[in-house]
Amino acid sequence: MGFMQIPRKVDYAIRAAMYLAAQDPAKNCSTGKIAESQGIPRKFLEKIIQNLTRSGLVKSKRGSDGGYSLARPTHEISLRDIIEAVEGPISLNVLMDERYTRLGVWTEVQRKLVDTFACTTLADAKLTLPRALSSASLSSTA
Amino acid sequence: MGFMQIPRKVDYAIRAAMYLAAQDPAKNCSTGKIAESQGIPRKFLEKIIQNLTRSGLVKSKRGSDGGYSLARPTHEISLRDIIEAVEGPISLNVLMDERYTRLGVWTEVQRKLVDTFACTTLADAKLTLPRALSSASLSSTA
DNA sequence: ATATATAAGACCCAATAAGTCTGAATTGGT
DNA sequence: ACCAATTCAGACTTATTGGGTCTTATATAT
Repeated sequence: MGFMQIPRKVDYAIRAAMYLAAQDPAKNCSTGKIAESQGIPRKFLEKIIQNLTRSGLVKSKRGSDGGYSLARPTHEISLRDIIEAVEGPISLNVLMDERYTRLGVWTEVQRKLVDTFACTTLADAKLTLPRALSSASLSSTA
Repeated sequence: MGFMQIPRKVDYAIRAAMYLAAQDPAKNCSTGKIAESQGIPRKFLEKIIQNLTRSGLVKSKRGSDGGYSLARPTHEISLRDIIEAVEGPISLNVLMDERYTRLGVWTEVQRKLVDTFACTTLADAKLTLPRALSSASLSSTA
């Protein structure tokens, strides 16, 4: 069961980014806040979000009142950016063995995939961030 | 490393199907033959190909001179059929938890994926089956 | 009968995904 | 100067699953 399952990592990364996108860009959000809001294991999120900062998608600030914020306007951050930040280049190759040439379909599908992800940014309306589980909604800014 | 890796299972299944597509439809091919030709572990292929028969994509015949053959003309067997036969419904949902609604993008991407696979049949030219590794080519029929 | 197939299911193993722990280094507030 | 809140870094652990084997039963052509 589960052809082409999306790794949690990817899902978490996108949720985190979307959370940030919904905040005041000037504000620093801690992993604690984000994790709680989205129901993501905190320490794990820490790791994941580091990938985003290393790739220059989000800015980080240390110390008290530190946290994360988007490094660019929402329409300039695509899902592709995020995915590749945490998973490396998108490539659904069946490597198996160099002796096998890859089937044409795979590359075609891959192209479509990458296209779709590249064309979808954090600003896109279809990206609706569901609030997590039980607890009350306490997002500060709009 | 490895976002959206194609499971070997799927690759094997497609190769096997393509192999059958290249044979005389009346002929029964044993897992041994197919496996050898495509460099697939035999017992594993057995399992995989069973999924294809259960889904009615290939016919099986037991006993001496038994084996497998396509149950339908090549243009009536899509990659989607094959993939879903071995992996279940194509859905890149992040289930995680029912409490999370799925992101719009995922469903969009998924639609494109399924479309592509559904539109590609074994008869399609872009599906060229590379012969396996070392040994000589001994495919009987054209 | 016997050799050759498929059918079915329990089982194993190694790789990877998912997540934790510990201990730094930074920074703002007092 | 100190403390609390944070990111940063990397080793470490655990759970899941992909990939594959083993065994035994069943069918069938010769």
